[in-house]
Amino acid sequence: MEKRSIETIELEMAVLVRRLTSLTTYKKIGNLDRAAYLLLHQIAFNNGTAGVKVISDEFQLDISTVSRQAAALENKGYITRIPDPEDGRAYLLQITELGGEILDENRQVRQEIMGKLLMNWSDEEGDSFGELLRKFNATFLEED
Amino acid sequence: MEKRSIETIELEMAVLVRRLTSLTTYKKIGNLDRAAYLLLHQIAFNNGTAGVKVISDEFQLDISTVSRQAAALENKGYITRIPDPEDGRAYLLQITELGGEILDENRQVRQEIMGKLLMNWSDEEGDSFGELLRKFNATFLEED
DNA sequence: CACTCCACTTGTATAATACAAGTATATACT
DNA sequence: AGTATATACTTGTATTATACAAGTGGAGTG
Repeated sequence: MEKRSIETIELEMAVLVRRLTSLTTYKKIGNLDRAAYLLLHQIAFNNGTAGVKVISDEFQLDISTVSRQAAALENKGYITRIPDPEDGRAYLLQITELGGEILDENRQVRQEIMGKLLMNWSDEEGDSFGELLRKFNATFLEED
Repeated sequence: MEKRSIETIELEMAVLVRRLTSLTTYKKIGNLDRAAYLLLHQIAFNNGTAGVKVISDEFQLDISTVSRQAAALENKGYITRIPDPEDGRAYLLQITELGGEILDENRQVRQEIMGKLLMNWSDEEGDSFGELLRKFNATFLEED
């Protein structure tokens, strides 16, 4: 990897966080803020098999933060917490039917926004960008 | 742009913000948090020609937020505010020698971290990723 | 010269987060 | 078996980045 690429990526990443944050924080897109959206997505992803701890690890968030976010989602009826049959301390988080609908709805809205931003990109650029982002995110995970 | 690419990009972006935020928020890398780092960079970038307003536009941040961040940088001696000779209401933000050193130092630390993350990437992937990120960030700017 | 507009600062509220303390269960060691 | 330690979770509190609102003083326009 060339030094110049690292320089570019480093700076553009910093800018990107700023921009994405202003796009998604302090504004709910659809009904879900970014944290809630991601959490709901992740719960759907490991459907019914993960508790607060697992998810806080995946997101590198403090467990207390996830606990609160999960409580918020539960209050809205988007998830249910069932006691883990194999561990009396833990809960398993499951998405409800309503939660699934809300997730789909929000996903769609976000994809529309993203689609508009990427309106003029070619198929190859989009494909390549998606794959590189996926790879970058995967890289993060290996690192702790 | 294919639908599948948009789906991937949308989701990976959401994850990316989470990961980058946890990497750079609530933790200073070097001596600067992300907001301060970006602000200092931007002040260096339009050296001496931009005030709080211009920068808040560039970052899509409220002017009050930038005002406070600039005050913090000034307190640390990283920038100076000189009255705009052409507009009695405005200031021009200039990076100090110390500020320049700090910026370089921080940039280096950040690049090292990024370099480690990208350790196993090929030159082509890195180059391509950098360019796509740059393009994506530029796309944002056109949109308001 | 009066009125509106704008750059900036300061006060206040909110939201996402971390850290710390507390509870209840699980696990390990003797 | 009993005790000590570790773990999953919740709740309390502090911090930080942000937005919005109000205020000040200079700019621009009729």
